[in-house]
Amino acid sequence: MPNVYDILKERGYIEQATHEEEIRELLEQEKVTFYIGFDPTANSLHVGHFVQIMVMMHMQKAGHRPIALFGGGTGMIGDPSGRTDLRKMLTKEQIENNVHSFKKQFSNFINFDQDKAIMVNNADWLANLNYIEFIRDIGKFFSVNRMLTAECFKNRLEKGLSFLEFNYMLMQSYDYLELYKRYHCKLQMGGNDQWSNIISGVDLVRRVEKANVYGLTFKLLTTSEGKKMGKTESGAIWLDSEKTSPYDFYQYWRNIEDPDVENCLALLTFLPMEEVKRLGALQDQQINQAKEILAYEVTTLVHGQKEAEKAQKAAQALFGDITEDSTAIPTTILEKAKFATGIDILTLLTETGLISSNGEGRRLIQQGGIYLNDEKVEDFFLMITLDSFVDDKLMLRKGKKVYHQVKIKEN
RNA sequence: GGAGGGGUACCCGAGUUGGCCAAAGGGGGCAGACUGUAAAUCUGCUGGCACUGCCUUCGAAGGUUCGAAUCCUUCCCCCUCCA
Repeated sequence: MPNVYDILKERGYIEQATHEEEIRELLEQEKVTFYIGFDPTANSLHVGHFVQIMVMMHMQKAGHRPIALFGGGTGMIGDPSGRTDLRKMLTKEQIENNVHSFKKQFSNFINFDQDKAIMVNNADWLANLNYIEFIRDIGKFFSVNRMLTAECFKNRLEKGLSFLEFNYMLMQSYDYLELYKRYHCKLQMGGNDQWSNIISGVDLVRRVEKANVYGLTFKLLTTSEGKKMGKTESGAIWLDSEKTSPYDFYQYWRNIEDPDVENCLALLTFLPMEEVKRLGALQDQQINQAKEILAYEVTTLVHGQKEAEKAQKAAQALFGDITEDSTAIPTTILEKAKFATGIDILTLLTETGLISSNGEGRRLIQQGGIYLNDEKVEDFFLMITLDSFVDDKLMLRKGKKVYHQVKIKEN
């Protein structure tokens, strides 16, 4: 069995490591308990988290024990890393809520049975810390001079950094110490933006416990142009099917740029590397095959095979010529009565959420961007009645690829 | 606490001798052309509405004025320097 470190390296996850050789040996020799932290800043995980979850899965497969740490405590502070401004403060209730959602989503990916993996919430030990004790016992190990030179604070020093956020690094370091004590956790992993926080945790454990522990960071999921992936104009790509439908999720990967295909296949699927390389090397139109596979594979991992197939069929139906039932396409169900007298196109578009104002709708129609059952809509005041429906269904399209289906409900 | 500089649309940012300001320019986004459901490029649009007009907006609330993003008052917030 190949060393999991080599696997991670080959697939391109690894960015920096505190001690490359030692970590490799450690993973070779023993069952390692490691942790990755997730701050509950929203009520669902998103694609950015998924890379880290993939690593956890790889690690668990190789027999190691993951700890998923949820930042119920650190979330109260807010990580300034990679931020240019203060995070929006969340209430305690919001955070608890988010932690709850995270836990649910996690169990879809990681096996927590029989202590094969652990979930913890750092609020358990951070929330009731005594300030004086904390700064005496832990704070004394941190040099402000050195912290100020840390990459994660640099741009904040120009823009402003509150003392609250400045403490984040201590909290995360303390987490590592706590997990080392509780579970003998010896490795912390995280996105590369966490490097400063991770090495300061490694330092803290070494100083307090005189123990060698390690840190490892992964590449952030970015496009070939260095932009963060998983974000669209309408927000992040979520793993929760309520927030990002499996169809939209599938389409996101189906539409990524050519140069990103190979990287995404390596990071977000379990396909063997030869296959990844083969698909990534495809040229011109051929590479569309690779994108389909990518979209299918990632959607399967996140939403299950059934949803992935539905999304794929829906996409093929819409973009190919096959007319097929496409239940995965985003759908709005409206009452039959509404169409009895007819409803104008702008109102209908608003109801489906395709447009956010009538002005936007007018603009789209003017520019020829709205289609009704594959026919271009030319008239702002087009009235839609039951005549427009085929089999109680009607297909709206915005631009080239945003489809939305309207179905009728008997009253 | 003192001194100074600011808060403009999704973001950055012009505009402060009061009207020509729904507010330059850029970015982002959306749409069109070209394509491969790609990229690059080019074009149009980008506050709301009953759209040749009206309404709301330039940190908040008041005031001056025929008329205010622009002037005055109070308040809130941010930054820099001093303590």
